[in-house]
Amino acid sequence: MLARSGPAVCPEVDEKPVLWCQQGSSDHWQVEPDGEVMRTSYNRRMLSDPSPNASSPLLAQLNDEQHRAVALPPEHALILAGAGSGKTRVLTTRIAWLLQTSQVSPGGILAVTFTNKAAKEMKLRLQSMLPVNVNAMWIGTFHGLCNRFLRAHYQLAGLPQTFQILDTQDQLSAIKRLCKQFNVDEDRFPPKQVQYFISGCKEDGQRPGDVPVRDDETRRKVELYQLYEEQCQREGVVDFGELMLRSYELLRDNVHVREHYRRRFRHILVDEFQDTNKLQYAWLKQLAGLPGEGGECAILAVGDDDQSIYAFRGARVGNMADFVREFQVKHQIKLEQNYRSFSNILDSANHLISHNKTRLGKTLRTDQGAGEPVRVVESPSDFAEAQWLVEELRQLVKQDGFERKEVALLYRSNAQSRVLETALFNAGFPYRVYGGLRFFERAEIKHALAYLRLMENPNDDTSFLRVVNFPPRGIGARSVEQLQDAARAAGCSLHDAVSATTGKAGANLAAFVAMVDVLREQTEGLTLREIIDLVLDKTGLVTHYRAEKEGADRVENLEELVNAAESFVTQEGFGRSAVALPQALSQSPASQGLSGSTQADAGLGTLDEFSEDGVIMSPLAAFLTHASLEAGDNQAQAGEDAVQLMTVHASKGLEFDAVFITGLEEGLFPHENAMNDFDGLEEERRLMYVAITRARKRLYLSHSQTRMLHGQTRYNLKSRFLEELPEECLKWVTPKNGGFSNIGSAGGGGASASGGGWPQTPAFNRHARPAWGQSSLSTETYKSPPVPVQKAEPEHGIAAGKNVFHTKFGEGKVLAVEGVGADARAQVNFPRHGVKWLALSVAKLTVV
DNA sequence: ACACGATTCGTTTTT
DNA sequence: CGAATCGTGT
Repeated sequence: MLARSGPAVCPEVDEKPVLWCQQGSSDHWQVEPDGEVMRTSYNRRMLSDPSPNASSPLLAQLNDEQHRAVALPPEHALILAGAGSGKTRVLTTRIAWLLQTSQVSPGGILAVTFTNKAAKEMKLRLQSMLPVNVNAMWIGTFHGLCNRFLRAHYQLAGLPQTFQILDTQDQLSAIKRLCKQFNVDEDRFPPKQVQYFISGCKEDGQRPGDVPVRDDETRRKVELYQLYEEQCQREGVVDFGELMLRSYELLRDNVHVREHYRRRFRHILVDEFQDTNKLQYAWLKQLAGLPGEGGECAILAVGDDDQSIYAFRGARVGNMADFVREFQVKHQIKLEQNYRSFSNILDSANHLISHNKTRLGKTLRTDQGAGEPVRVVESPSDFAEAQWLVEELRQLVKQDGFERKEVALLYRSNAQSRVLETALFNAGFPYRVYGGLRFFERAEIKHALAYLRLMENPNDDTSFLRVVNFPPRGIGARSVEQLQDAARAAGCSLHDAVSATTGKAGANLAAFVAMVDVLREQTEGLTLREIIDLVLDKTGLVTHYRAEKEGADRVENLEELVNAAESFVTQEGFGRSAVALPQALSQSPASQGLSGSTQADAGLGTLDEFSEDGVIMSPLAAFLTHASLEAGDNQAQAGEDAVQLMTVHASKGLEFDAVFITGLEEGLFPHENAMNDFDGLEEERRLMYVAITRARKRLYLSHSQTRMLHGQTRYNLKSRFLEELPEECLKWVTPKNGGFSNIGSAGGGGASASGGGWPQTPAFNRHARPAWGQSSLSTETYKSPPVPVQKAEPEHGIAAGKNVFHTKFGEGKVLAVEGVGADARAQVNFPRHGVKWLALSVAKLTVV
């Protein structure tokens, strides 16, 4: 095996880690210690070693870049994989190659993704490449792997063996319950906001005691966080953030566990690395060990900073630079060959994204020809846009021979789908909408699951409350309240408090608890299918929905739940009674140092203080976990040939022959709300980049002069992104300077094909104004930024460079201060909320 | 306990 | 505009 990372490969370049180097080009990127990306001169020595093993047939079909990535030595590496560059192929081929060349046994591999879909895809592809048991590897989502880990070490993690997982809905209702119990003013502390706060803390790795408290509001929120944690612990449930955080803490605090896994996993592969948050990266660090901590494993991180579109939910692109620095990454490879799109499309994407300032830098290329020009279309209204779309779609299918399912209609926000749907529906054009309620999130399914969860864990108060009176059985709000009081007084779960209640309310409650208890006994030893059938019957759920006039769909869904359970059993191999999870057999501590392929398969290893794998779980428990971690598909009619409607976010990772990007208007795309955030505009631009790169052959960009939003007609300027595309790749299907989007310069664009009746002075969307300092591309003129006032230090004591605290946004750094007296305002960069201008007379800012 | 009007509030999303 | 939640009346 090759030498591990240790001393820097290029001593002459001192400690400065090289973030990027591109073979054959004259420059590369370097990351300064403060994280800033700088361009420096190229150093040929920094190139990664050529592949030691070029003969494998696995590698035959790869291009040079991919080949280098797949055959890297077992050292940390970062692959910057552009859209359509064969990222998943590299990832899976890498694993296959490592196994095939006996560099690692399946048990030594951990591959982590963000979505179940990606994990499934990876396993599937691997299986088609090699005759290998993919279950011997740890392949899954961050949360899925954490769950697996915590199930194995539930005692060390301080969890009951039957711990259940709260999804976002469950978490919110648990928080609402908590707020009610502690008489929290829901106007001052909306449960949603408390939820956001708690999730944010966990993502930052903070327990209640770690959160800096500077004002009463935060203090109260931290109290609630603390209470919420106690509640979850009492009830034996964990939320998504807790899965991550607790796994991280267990690795951090338990040296035996940590050492064990560090010995075990020789190769960690991370997909979509640009989407990792702080905690996920910290978790990876614990698992892999930094250089100098005796880490023995090699991380292969694959990502694309240009496709980072989840900063709004805590993703930190900066993890890429941190990874390179902290792990002393020596191998960095760019995958820039695109196999998806014609060059007009690709050049458009490249040109657009080049407007972003903070990039690692990467330009996609293709061998395919120019292809068709990108069509830009303007419509007078959202309604007309939808009409035109339907016509174009018809033509696309009839004349140009596109398959319907190979066409996607993309939009920035879900609300935009309605007009499109209406038009498609009226035209009788087959379509399919992605997004919305997923299978396991439907109310009737959650009800059924709540019964099942109560059978597994009677202390799950969230589930208890969900179904205690559903279907209605005479247990009203006041009975429940009494029960909650009793439980609180006794410090026990609602289930346990029932026995103490009296009266007819108590009798109803007792009957409910008895029903669940009886079900638990009756279903022992039954198959999962039998269990669920029995529960649906005995709880009266099906009967209840059958009696409802709108309940047919719900009954159907409940029947589908039985099917889902059935296919879960067959797919996951869960039999009748308790079974061991089909996981890899663990290596014993004695196998330390071995990455040999025989060791892991030899038998169940013994571990001193804990058992890692071979977790015993009932099929029901396994199914409930599955339901919590995998929300299920939105719609099942997959086979139908229908045009696909989805948000741009949802389209990431997909590709289509033809793509329509609709609603390209200022305020919508880029979205007005994104403009407040730090990096907001650039993230919107990346989003646009993702949208463009979905298209293989044909791309339409469409915007409308007016749009119905929130029941009001809004007059929007066309998106600045349209101006950021290379003119030579475009074809303006409607006159570029026609219509109202150019009022003020073109002199009243009468060329519009609109139905007339426009107001003389359109009420331009007041939200659409760019923030100060941002370039405005439209013809509208903006006030220039106020001239900074440099006078004597004002009494507020706030000045550029100082750290301040704001009750809502937390701590931030002052970038600039302007104006005096009542007019004074400060520009502050808040890590979680971005850059904001705050009027000092209004905002409560305290210098830290 | 439940039904029906009044209200509020509107990005993006996975686990 | 339309959903989702809220509050009041029976």
